[in-house]
Amino acid sequence: MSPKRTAATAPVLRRITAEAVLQALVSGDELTAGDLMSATGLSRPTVHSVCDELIGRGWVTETGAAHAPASVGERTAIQVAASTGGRPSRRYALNAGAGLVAGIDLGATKISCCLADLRGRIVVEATEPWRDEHVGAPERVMIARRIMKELLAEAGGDPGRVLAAGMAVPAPVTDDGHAVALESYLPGMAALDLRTALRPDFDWPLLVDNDANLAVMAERWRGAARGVDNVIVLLAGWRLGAGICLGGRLIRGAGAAGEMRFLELVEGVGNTDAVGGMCRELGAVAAAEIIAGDRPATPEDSVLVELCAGDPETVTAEMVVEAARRGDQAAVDVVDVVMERTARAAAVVSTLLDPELLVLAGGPADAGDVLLPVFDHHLGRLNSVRPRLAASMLGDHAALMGSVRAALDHAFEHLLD
Amino acid sequence: MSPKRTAATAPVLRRITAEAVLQALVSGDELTAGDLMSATGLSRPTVHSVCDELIGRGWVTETGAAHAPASVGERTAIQVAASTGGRPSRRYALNAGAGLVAGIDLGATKISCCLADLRGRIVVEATEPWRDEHVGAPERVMIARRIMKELLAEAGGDPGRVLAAGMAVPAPVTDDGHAVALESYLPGMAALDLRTALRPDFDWPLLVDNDANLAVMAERWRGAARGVDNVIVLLAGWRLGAGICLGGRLIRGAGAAGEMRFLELVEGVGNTDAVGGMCRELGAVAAAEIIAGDRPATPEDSVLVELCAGDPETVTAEMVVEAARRGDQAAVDVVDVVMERTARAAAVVSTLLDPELLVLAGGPADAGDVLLPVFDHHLGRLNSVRPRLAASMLGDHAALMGSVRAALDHAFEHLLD
DNA sequence: GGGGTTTATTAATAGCTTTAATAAACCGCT
DNA sequence: AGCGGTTTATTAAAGCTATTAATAAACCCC
Repeated sequence: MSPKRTAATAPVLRRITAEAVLQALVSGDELTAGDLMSATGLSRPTVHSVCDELIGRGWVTETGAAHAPASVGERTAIQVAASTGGRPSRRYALNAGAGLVAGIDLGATKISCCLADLRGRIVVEATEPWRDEHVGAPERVMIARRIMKELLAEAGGDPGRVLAAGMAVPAPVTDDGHAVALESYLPGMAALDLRTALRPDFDWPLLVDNDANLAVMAERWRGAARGVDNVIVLLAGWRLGAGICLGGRLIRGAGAAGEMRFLELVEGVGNTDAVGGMCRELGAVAAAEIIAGDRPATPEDSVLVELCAGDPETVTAEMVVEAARRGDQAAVDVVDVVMERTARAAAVVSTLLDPELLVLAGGPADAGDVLLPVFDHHLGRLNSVRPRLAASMLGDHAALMGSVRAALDHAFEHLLD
Repeated sequence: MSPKRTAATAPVLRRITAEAVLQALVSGDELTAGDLMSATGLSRPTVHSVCDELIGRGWVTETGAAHAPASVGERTAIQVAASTGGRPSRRYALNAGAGLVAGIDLGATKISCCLADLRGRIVVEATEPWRDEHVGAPERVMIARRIMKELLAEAGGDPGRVLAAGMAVPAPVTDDGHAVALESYLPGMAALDLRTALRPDFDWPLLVDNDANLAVMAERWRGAARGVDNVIVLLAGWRLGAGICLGGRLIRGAGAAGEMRFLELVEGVGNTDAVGGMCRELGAVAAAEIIAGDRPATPEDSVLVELCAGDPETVTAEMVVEAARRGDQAAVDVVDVVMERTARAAAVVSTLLDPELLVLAGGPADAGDVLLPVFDHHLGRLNSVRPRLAASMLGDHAALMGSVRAALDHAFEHLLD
């Protein structure tokens, strides 16, 4: 009993051309009709017609001619194209302020939220550590809503201006992109229907995905993997997970692709729970090392012991990295052990999937100088044909930026509806 | 200096609708205008107009009304739809005879070639074992050309009727789908430019791909994975390779995705060369077992020894399977060892990529009854959340059918050019 | 042979885009 | 300031396509 099949096929063309124009504009630059003509293959009258329509809908603005508004600190790559004489062209640009998208990163240790404009520039942002590690999932979602309300107030936007929201969670997400499958990471998360997580307050379309999946899209967007279609991000912070992008598309299998539990059956290492990432492992291995060490654990002898003030329980990944940087042999050994293990995982993944680029992310911040060479060494030893290697450029922000990207994608897809 | 940007955008619509109609017709069934209307969402006049055009081009035929030509042995699923009175509808069908596609499987032990019509029905087919194992790649290609010439003569078709050809090779193929990257399997293959492999005789577009990749598409088309978008085919004949299809798309990474060399670094097993598949391993492990066996190797005592007439060198995978089927304990043990190893590889792959379905292919023919339960047992032991399991339905023919499918895809993509 | 019914065909209409022609707007130069 | 020269914007005319509405066919059953 569908309401009379609106098969309308004339406007389809308009839709296609409008999408093409919008797509060209999404990059964020000001473009002239000529630019749009060559970008889309359309004729000049059509370009103007489409742009007028998009302006009417509010998604595009016509910027004043060659003023080059160059707001300080932001190089907008506007080429004013030394005029050779001739009527000045109209300049079109995406109306970045026509809407907002929301990004949420429900991390293992903290929550980050932000609002971004249609160019993906973050307008407001807030990060909070969890009060304690064992906050339940429903409560975490409530905190996300509270923060988002505060951000909206700060930005002076009303909820209706937000076109979509993205959310990163540290666990696999089922195929429909909404519910969580495994329980191992966040207690109570699987029972939650994330599709409606923001619902009482915000009625936005909510895109939920695995943090590693979103991280890889973020690195492709604005990070170390720009323009790379076959890339894997190894998210090795508190847990070990991979975001896999092949052929320019996210790989999620039936939902849980990118999980690294195979390490257990590869070598018998790791708890049956989640496989730990570098942060967890560096601390744990170092603590074990100190406790079992045959050397006296004195601050004079060991930078590591000095840094943790003698208490192995308090050793953090940052301490290990710092100690290794200062030449402490025990710390160097710990780094070597943990990176060998991480490299082994990476070798399996990259042998099987043959990416062009491997991005290491989520480790202790700014530790690339210490970790990357060791990782590279082991990867080279294990894997004859290995991909290019890079450290994340987004670090902590990868998943958050990925959630923004997901929201933007959704928003643009439905902009013309 | 492009020849004046043929931006023409009016016929684009026609192209889209024609493709939609063709797509609906490709299934092979006879369809009425009404069927096509609901399949494509187009209006009746448009459907007729498009069909008339396609008929004019030769790709579609108008079949006589409700004759139900039911050629014996082929159930064409034609529903004559008990007429309720009313003008009889015109019936359209893909003109399967309007062209041919060629399929070639350059296997490890044999070569198979075929010609198929546009519905993918094989018209003629030929298989030859290689004269000896060490035939060079250029010579193999020459043999393929000879066989193809014979097939064409047999089918009475001239080369111009062939719209495209697909070719399966037992090695990774680079991203452009044409050249071979690794040398391990077929000597001299990497040096060859496969794009022009058939060129002196046939000027067809040639799609070259990995056998495992083509096998997975074949199983999705007509095999055990029909309608499954997330499926992995484990091709475990002479070498071990995986064809990975996720989200309905083939995963090839930078080119060599699906290679299983990670098994080496997982357990130190396997030669540094290619990782062997079941056929090779079953024979090798059984031979070693016999040689190192602590029992006297008498035919009375061991079915295996009986089958190989006492010579461990001649043990084949088929013998092992047969012996295991007859209850020979040594053979059962061999099967167990080899399947445990295969299952380990499968567990790694499926944990990482989370497919819905895993298809085991390329083993000794008709050995599923012996191998599958053992495989299943080990997979269940290794992998808590495991995918559905199935044996290949195409067996030996998987790669060949995949090459036909690839050729068909290419042909249909360019049918309207 | 005449309702009733379903489909084919034709005619009229509307939307989109393209090319061609016309009008604007700017530069540099005299 | 005015005038070619040049580039872009805008308007007009023409061509395709697809849709809806209306008309004609072709078949069933009674």
